[in-house]
Amino acid sequence: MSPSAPVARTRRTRSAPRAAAFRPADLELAALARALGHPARVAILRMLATSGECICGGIVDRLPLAQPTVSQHLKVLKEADLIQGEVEGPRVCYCVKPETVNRLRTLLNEL
Amino acid sequence: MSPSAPVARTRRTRSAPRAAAFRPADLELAALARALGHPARVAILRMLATSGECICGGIVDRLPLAQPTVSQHLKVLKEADLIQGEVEGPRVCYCVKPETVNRLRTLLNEL
DNA sequence: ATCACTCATCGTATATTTACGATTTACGAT
DNA sequence: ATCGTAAATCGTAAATATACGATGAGTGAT
Repeated sequence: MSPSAPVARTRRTRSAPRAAAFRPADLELAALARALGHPARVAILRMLATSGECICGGIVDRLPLAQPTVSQHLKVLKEADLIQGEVEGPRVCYCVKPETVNRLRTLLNEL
Repeated sequence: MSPSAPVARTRRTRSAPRAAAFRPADLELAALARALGHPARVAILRMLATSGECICGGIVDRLPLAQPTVSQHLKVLKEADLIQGEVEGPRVCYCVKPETVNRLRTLLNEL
């Protein structure tokens, strides 16, 4: 055998694994679960749920993470629709979106 | 300003972010959520929960993924204690661990 | 012992996630 | 306009996750 055969291994790209065939409910649950899949994001959600409606950048002070990192986690939660934020003067106020959290609970119960 | 200042950026290693201070419940919920954070793993859990107690490698046939990939996902679920597998002759039988799923539900409800 | 089969593991390529300094953007106050 | 504060974004380093071919380990049958 030629030892230098290029072989041309065709490797599937990650975003198109084989057929992309997953149930919508599975995709939805996985996306929500993944958004919860980091202790900082769970901590943020708990903070927001506990301390009433919405807290602002005080979140940063209560997490062992730098401000950009927290901002990034907030973005993940926002993109999963688990929280929402509104500008309030110079600050931004975040609050949980209970309907999405409940949606997650429902999907988990239906599992 | 000197344009070639080396600056010597000290970057924190990923496994010791700043203080590693997260609530145990947050860590536990995040770990379980992360294990559910992939549609294939949700699909596997649903399969096991739906089709009675335990199915074996038929899982591979019902997923759009190669066998080693499925095996890897099974390992993730096993390590999260969400499923368990026992050897049955030449095959391996997996089943859901309902107590862990319920634990996840509880943690989510307490959020 | 050999074969066929099932499943786990290894090696590795690629993609994504996580973290943070530096910078930018936006706002209110002066 | 400038300043100070709050938060997002940029750029990037490092870690982790995902996928799969190749290989190994285990079993039952021949």
